[in-house]
Amino acid sequence: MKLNTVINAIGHPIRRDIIHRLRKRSYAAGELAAFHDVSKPTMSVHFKTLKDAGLIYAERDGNHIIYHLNTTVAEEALVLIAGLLGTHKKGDEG
Amino acid sequence: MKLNTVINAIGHPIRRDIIHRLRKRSYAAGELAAFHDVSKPTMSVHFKTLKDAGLIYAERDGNHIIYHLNTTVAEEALVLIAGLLGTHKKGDEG
DNA sequence: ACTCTATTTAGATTAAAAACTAATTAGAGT
DNA sequence: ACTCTAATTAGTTTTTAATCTAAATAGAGT
Repeated sequence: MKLNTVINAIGHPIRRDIIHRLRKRSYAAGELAAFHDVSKPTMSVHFKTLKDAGLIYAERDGNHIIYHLNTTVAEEALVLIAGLLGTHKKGDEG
Repeated sequence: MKLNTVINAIGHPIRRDIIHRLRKRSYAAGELAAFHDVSKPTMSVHFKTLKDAGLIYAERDGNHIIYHLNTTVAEEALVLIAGLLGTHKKGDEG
């Protein structure tokens, strides 16, 4: 997990929306694309950015590519970001 | 607090290092610049990025500009990021 | 094998970020 | 008022990101 890549991946509102939706359930690429007012190739690039960051993964189902959230990577990244932005009330380590 | 701006601000390793150091104590601009192998004007732009995101604020002390971490903004941003990346074990709201 | 649908890749354009050097500002102290 | 120091702004270059249209790929179904 490369923190820099993950942070850059969540640095775009469309990609955050994708993550937000995938928290609830998985979606096909086309379904996710339909929520946004950009072209499908543009959405495909957003998927790739999230995939490269490890935040989502793809699975083929017939004609469709189903995207799933990788909760493990999401939580690992959150821990690191919390260490940066959070106020450690207790021992204040590291 | 504009989440997008904050996330983009923490999307650069030098800026994360600045935040990391300011968690411990405040530093003058020149002190922070000395930790990194880029020019002072470049560091100044990083300060501005963090300032515009609300994550740090400046205070003049004679010849020096002292930078402080804005813990309020940092924590507000963290809450939003946790809502995005974190696994809600309980009620799964939002 | 042809065709339809879903998605990605390629190639191009535009916009934004990161870096540098040189010039400017702001205050301190003489 | 001059000068020194600290820091920022201006102007430029290079790199990276976001977007589009057009073309290519992959599998499904006839």
